[in-house]
Amino acid sequence: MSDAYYLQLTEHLRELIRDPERLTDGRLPPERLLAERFRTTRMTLRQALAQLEGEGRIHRSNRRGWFVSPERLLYDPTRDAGFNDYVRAQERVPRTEVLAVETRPHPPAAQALGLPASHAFYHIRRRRFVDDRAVLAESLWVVPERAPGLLEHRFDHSLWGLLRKHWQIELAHRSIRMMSEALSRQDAKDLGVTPGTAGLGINRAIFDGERRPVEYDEEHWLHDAICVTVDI
Amino acid sequence: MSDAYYLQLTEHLRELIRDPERLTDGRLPPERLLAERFRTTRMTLRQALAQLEGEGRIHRSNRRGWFVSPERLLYDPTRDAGFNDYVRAQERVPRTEVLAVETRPHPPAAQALGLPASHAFYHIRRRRFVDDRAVLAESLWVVPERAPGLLEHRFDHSLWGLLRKHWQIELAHRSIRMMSEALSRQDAKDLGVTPGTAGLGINRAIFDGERRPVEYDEEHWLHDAICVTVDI
DNA sequence: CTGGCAATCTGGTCTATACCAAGGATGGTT
DNA sequence: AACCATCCTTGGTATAGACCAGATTGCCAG
Repeated sequence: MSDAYYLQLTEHLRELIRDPERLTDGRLPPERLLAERFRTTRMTLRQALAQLEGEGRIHRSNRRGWFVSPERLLYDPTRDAGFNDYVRAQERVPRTEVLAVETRPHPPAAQALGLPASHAFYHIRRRRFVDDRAVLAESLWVVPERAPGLLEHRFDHSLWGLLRKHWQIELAHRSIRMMSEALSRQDAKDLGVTPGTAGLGINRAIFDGERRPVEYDEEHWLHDAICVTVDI
Repeated sequence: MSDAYYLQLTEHLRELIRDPERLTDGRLPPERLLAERFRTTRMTLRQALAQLEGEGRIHRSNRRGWFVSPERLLYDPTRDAGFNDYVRAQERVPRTEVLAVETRPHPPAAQALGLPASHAFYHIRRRRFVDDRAVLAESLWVVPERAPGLLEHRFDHSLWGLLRKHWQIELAHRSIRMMSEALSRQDAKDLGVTPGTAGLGINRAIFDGERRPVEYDEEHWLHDAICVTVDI
């Protein structure tokens, strides 16, 4: 069934990837070298690489090179387990960087929570790592009335843990949406990947036991970094 | 901020797309024509198209052309509403084609349901349309002991409806997984798209009230066709 | 009127090459 | 030891052109 050459290339590359000994730090050889080795042009080779990227087998770090993608992290967005906890539970190493903390309106959050568009929120933006790979850019918008003084705290741990502990907030109702996307300029930059890289967007609107709005958040994951799970 | 040219192209194309009057049947002009119009090469133009494809704004039907993508269908995989019902509830037109019905073992289903790998299942494969666009290729594997004689029925309506009605099966526990993927050769062919097109895979293992395995299924959606929702 | 073949349209694949721009390493300076 | 300018490596973008292969259309023959 004489295939397109780039599809044959993916097979060769798959072999290369399977064999951790043939790679250093899970890093693939440079495109030019691979193209030469397989007697083709960089363009054709890149088509093969793009295919494997779509399958989630390899990924690239902007202008640094191609790397073998690790196992996907299992992630259940319906639970309120903290990032650090569920990453560690899977024997991976979590890390969080807080990129910004501010107070300002955010119409999309307001709309999702049923508040007027001009309503101000505590906004926290973070970048999260698994085994030192930046895989998630997230923004949270918390309704200030629910957690006055929130911004005095540190945000490198679970925000929901904070809300529960200091303000006794019970996260009752959640409305979750997930869809494939192309990472925005900003998210791509924060994650160190090419703009337009495939991603998975997850956003949640969260209400307390009395149906009062508590928080809205948006997560932008590298598409190959997670496998979403839900158990009911 | 002088951008890459293909990114400027995406802006022009976005304009083109916004304006339904400039397109016939939501169909974009041929690549060669667009390339000429924007004074660039087909390769560069295709990069812009690929970007918009990743954003879910346009899609292509294998060797037929590029089309503007419709609104995403909202889909809650935790509910057992039938496809026809929730599609119609969103004022869209559903259609289902049964591609295959057979009895045979399927190790992945067996594993997900905790059965021996050699266990035989009723296997049903369908293709589902929204507004005449094939958006979903799905396979279901039903445990025969739960629904003897199932294959005598028709499968263009809700399978879960059938199970409830004829065998009084209550779908109690579900284990759901979702991840981005590249569509397989077979799925791509069934959906009339290029192999390797970005997709969203959803699979479920379902048990009855007594924790007995009932069914395992795999759904392969075009990535731009749905927005997954979950409310808790 | 209908079935089938052929031309044509459209995207799909591939070659060969050039230059750009960000990341990282190097080595010298302070 | 910290810092910074520079160079090199690597992917990112772009051109120009050629041929392949499935989908569609339309014509022609039966």
